[in-house]
Amino acid sequence: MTTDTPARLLQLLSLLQTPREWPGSELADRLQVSRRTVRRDVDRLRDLGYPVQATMGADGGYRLVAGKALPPLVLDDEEAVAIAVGLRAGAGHAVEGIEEASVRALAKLEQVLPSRLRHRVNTLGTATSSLVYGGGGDGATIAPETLTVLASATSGHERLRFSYEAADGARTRRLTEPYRLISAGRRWYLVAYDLDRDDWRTFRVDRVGDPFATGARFAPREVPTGDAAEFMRATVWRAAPSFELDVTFDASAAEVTRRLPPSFGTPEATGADSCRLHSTVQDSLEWAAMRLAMAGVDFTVQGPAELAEQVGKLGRRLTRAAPR
Amino acid sequence: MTTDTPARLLQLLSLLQTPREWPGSELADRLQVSRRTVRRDVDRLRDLGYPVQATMGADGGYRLVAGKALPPLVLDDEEAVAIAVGLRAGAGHAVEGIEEASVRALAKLEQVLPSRLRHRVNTLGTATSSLVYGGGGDGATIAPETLTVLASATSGHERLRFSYEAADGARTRRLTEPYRLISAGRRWYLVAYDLDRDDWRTFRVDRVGDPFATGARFAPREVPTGDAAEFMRATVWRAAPSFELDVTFDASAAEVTRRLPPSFGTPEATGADSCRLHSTVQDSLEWAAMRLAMAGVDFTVQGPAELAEQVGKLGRRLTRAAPR
DNA sequence: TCAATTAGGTCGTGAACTGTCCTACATGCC
DNA sequence: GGCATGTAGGACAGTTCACGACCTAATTGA
Repeated sequence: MTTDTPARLLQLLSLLQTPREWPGSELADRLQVSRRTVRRDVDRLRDLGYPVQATMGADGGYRLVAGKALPPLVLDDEEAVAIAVGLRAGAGHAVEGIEEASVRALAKLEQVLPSRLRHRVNTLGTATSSLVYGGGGDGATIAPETLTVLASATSGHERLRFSYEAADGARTRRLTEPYRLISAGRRWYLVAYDLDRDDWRTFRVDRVGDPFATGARFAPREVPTGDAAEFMRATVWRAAPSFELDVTFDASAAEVTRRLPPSFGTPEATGADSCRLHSTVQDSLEWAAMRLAMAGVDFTVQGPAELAEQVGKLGRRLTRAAPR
Repeated sequence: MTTDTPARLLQLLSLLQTPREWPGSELADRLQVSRRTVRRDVDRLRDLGYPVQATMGADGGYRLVAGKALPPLVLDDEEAVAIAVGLRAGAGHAVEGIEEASVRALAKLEQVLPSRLRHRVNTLGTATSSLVYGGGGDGATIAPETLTVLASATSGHERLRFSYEAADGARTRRLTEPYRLISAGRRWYLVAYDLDRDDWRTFRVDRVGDPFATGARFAPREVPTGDAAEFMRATVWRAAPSFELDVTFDASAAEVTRRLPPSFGTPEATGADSCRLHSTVQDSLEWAAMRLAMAGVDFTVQGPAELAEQVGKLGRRLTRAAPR
C-alpha cells in the first residue's frame, strides 16, 4: 500500500537472511501484501541472482541460500558493531593476503555506520586493540580510524593532509595525493605524491598523525615504476632491518606448525620429537619472542643473539615474578 | 529498459557505498537511465532512510553518508572474505559483550556466502584460528563452523545432532533442541533440551563434535529457570573451578590497564609507579600467565600458588631457551 | 560572469504491479 | 490411501507508478 516495491524487496531480503525458514503466509503477513505477491517477489530475488530455496510440502517455507552472487547484507545494530570491531582488531595485524580488502570493507562500513553505533565501536575497539599486539612490540600501533581515512581518500582520489613523524622524531605537515595503501608484514605503507616536496614518497602509516581528506579531488598521475607496490619496496627496503630466526624445538614439526602463527613458516623435522625453524622476521624481535613463548613447547634459540637476549629478558622477568 | 527498478536501486546503493563521489551524469550513464530518474532514485533511497548527501555546485555529486539506519551492505568478493575471516578470528576469543552478535553476523554471512568464497575463507581461516589462542591454553579451541551451525540451529529452532565428549573422555551422540548459545569468559555454552535424556542440559561447545541441524523444526519449550543464561550459570558453576588472582605491578595503574585485556579488570594504584590487581579467572591459569607475560611490565605474583607455578614454569622454559 | 551541478515541478504514455481467481504438484501425517 | 498444507505459476482486470522530456530555480567554484 504505502510501501513501494523496492522497499518491500529490501525488507524481504532482510527477513530471508535470518537463519530460519519463512512460510509464505507469514511473509505475506509481515509485508502486508498477498501471498501471490510474495511469490512474485521471491521470483524477483531469484532473477537478481539470489537463490531462494523453497522446501515444499507441509510446513515448507523459504530461505536464502548460497548462490553465485553475495546478496546485500542487512545487519542489525549489534551485528554491525561486531563486524566493525572484528575488522578493526584484524585490520592492524593482518591475515596474510587480505589486509587491504579488510580495510576496504571497514572503510565501507564506517562510511555509513550510524553515529550511535560508532560510539559503541570506539569504546569496544580501544579496549580490544591492545589485545592483538598484547601491548608488547615496539609500540607502533595504528589507529583503525587512520587506516580507514587513508583508504577512503585513496580510493576516492581525494587529497590528504596529515602530520608525519620522521625517523628523527620531527613532525611535519604534509599535503599529498594518495595512491595506494599497502600492507607488508606487520607494517602499513602509503604511496603518495607529496605536493609540498613535489615528488613521490612512501609513508609509514604508523607515523601518520591526524589524517583527513580535504575533499578536493585530483586527477591521478602515473606512478614512477608503474606499480605502487614496487615503488614502495624500492624505497623501503634499504631502511628496514630484518632478522634471520633460527630456533630448535623439542616437539614434532607438525605440533610446532600448529602452535605458531603461519607467518613463521614451517620447521623442518630433525627427529620424531624435534625440529628446526628458519624464518625471517620483519623488525621486531620482541614480538617474535612473545610468539615463541606462547607456543607452549620447549625450544632453544640458536640465533640471532638479539632474539636470545629478548627471550632471556622475558624469562628472567617471569622468574622474578614467581615467588619460589 | 530491461532492468527493473528494484535491481537498479540495489545497484545504485552499491555504487554509492564506494567511498567516492558520483556525479549524477555518471550514475545515469552506468544505470542506463536518464538523469531525472537518477534524481528520483536518490529520493527513493532517502525515503528509505539512507541519507544520500549531495554536494552542489560545479563538480558536485552524490555519496552515501551515515544516517539513522544502516543500509544493506553490498560487498565484493574480497571484502566478504575479509569480514568472514575477521569474524572467525574474533568469534573464538570474543570481545567482551558482543560475542553472540559476532557469531550471529558470521552465521548470517556464511549462510549466503558463495561456495567459491567459502573455500577461500576456510584456507585463510584455519591458518589464522591458532593465532588468537597462540596455540597455548588448554587446547579447548572451537571451530568457527561449530559455532555458526549451533547459532543457526538455535535461532532457526531446528533440532541439532552432535557428539559430545564427557569429562571422562567418553563420546556419546546427542539429539537436542537448542535454545541459547552463550559466551562466558573464554568458554561457550549451549543450553539445550536433550531428547534422549529427556531433560535440560548445558553443553560445553568445545566438547561438541560434528554438529548438524537435522532440518526438523520444534516448538520452543519453557526453559527451567525462565532464563537460559541463569540455567547455564546454575549448572556450570559447581563444576568450573575459578581462581582469585592477586598480582602487583611495577608500573602505573593506567599503564597496566592499557596493556592487559579488559576482562582482567582494573588494578588499584598503590603508588605512582606501582599497582595491585585483584581479579577472578575462569579456569585456565596457563592462559592468565601468558597474558601477564605479554603485558611487558615487571610484576610479582602474590597468589594463588598455582599461578606462580605457571609463571615460574614459563620463565624457566624461556631461560633455558636463551643460551647465555 | 559563466559553467556545471543538484533540486524539483508537470505532463503524457506505457509498462508494471497487485489482488483474485484458477490448476498442478510436492510432502508429511493420520 | 486420503487429506491438509505448503509451493509454483498462468490469466485477467484495474490501478498505479515509473520513465523521459522539458522546464525553472538554487548553489558553488573558477
